[in-house]
Amino acid sequence: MPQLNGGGGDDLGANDEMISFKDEGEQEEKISENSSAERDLADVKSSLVNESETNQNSSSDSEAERRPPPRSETFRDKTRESLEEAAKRQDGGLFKSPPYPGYPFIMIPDLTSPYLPNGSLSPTARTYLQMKWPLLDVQQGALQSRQALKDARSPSPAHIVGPFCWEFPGQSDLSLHQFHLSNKVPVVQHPHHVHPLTPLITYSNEHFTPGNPPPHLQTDVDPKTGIPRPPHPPDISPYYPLSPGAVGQIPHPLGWLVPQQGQPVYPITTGGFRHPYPTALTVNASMSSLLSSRFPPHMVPPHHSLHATGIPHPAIVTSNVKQESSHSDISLNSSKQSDAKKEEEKKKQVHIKKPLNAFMLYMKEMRAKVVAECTLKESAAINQILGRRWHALSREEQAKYYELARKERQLHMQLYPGWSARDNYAANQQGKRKKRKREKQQAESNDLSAPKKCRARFGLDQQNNWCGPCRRKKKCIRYIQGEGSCASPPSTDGSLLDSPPSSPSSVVPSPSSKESKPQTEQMQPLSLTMKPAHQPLHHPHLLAGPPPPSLVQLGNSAAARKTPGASSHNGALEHGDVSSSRQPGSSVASSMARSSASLCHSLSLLPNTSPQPLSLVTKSIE
DNA sequence: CACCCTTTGAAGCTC
DNA sequence: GAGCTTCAAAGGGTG
Repeated sequence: MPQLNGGGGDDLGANDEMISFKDEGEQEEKISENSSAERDLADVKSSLVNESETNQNSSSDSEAERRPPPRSETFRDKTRESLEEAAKRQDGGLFKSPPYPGYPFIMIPDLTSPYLPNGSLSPTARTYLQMKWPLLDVQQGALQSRQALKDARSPSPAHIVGPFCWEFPGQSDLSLHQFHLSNKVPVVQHPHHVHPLTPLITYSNEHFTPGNPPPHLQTDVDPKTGIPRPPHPPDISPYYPLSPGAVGQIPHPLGWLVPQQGQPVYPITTGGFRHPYPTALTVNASMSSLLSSRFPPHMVPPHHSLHATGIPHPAIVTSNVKQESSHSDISLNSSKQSDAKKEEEKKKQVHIKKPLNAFMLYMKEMRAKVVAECTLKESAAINQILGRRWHALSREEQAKYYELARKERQLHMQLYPGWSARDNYAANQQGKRKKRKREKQQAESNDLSAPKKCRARFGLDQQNNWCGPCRRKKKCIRYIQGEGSCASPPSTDGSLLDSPPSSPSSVVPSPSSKESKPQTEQMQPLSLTMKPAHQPLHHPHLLAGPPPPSLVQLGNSAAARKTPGASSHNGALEHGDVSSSRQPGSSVASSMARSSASLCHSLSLLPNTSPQPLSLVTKSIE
């Protein structure tokens, strides 16, 4: 993708995302390494990250140089200019200019005052910032401690330049169109109504009436000092292209994923902001917006129990997650005593969620689209489709999500220096769930044939063949009892199944590719729904690009993944544990069966085939 | 109400 | 360091 070109770094240079945390010198080494013709898929995948990183770094540097000091110019003006500029580049330049040129909001004024010398936020600033968390450039003091260890050169979130219109270039016109249609802030609607940054721009007219800023927009003025406050942190990531009045509306840098889903990547909850009015004040995106836009900063209740960083984050979730913001007003009036108790409870319940990975971000964005296209609601099926689509994504497209994920992690890291994924390990009811899963997986692993469950073997269309537990989405008893019930697949398909990707290295479909895994998995879903003979017909584009899906059949990748040792390397999985990975009849039975989702996906992937409702597709095939 | 399913990726844990 | 495990999102289904 063009935006990736600006970095000047070798797009293939990275071996791993961690590279991003290394210094320049190392990166150069990586670049040299890139010259090596023997780069495996993992490298390819990681290269995506590196690409974006490199670009980011370079962009950050260059941008830092270019970046003008905070100006009094309004955000709206800036964004408008950016939009105009972007519109001018609509011919494609939009995606070619340096660091994510497509981002309308690249320069954001600084919001430095809120920080105290020690790096924490002043009470006032805290209040203000808390409602605008996404805008925070948390790179000071303690916040940097952890990050500094890993990433000496990594740009702060502030430097992050998020993708705005760079996704689905072919659809950029739509985005831009929406751009123009909007009289608000630069609004870039995702082509599918789920543009990544949509949330960032779906401001209401109320908030962005040109030339008629509502009173609450005066939040730009420090309530206490009376000194005009720059609308945005200077280094703020373009992910936070917020206008002064709507900053709070963006709950998260990746908030663009939110709107479509109706909730932020990190649901902003009472716990998230840990404000003293837990009962109802769930500060979700809308709430945040509401408070920030409706009330002057000083009127916004301060949040207590802030994270060590002094900065709240939507990732912090409590049991009250996803409460309606409508309660917030009420909660504001609640007594301090009750609040104190609740606060204590919350402290115990505080749960900082993991940052979303690239795929999760992708899912968030695309789920709605898939649901609409396939008329599916079951998440499991949708996720399968999304998984396939993920693999079908171009390298550049995936790179975008890796980049976002990386930034997400960085931001998360900065916000919660002491947080560890480990903290959430036992979060689920004292490990009950974990234990359960473990047992389950052990049981599966004990079964060498392990593959599948009736659900996977027979597909949704042949549920009559499922065992009872499978019908109840429980553990497959057939599987437990032995392989007899679910015999290994016929050789016919098995041949194909057993065959490794024709030429894994020949085609590098996506950056996410870990070794051969991506390709393998990418194909598996499709193979589920397609007979070999039909593949060409159904997936012409795939033939042109990624390896034919039909060549490899993992059948139930999930099962495969859950089988110890099978998760990491597809090749190993497929060859080493053929019996398990092979789907009996998989091919056919499950294929049809399975998934409507697959079909839907397949069709949706067809260049000239408009997505059809899953049901229709399924019927037609049957 | 808790859990399952399903996906990929990140990170932690174990050996 | 390899391999395994857990969790992140989502929402219908199940007991």
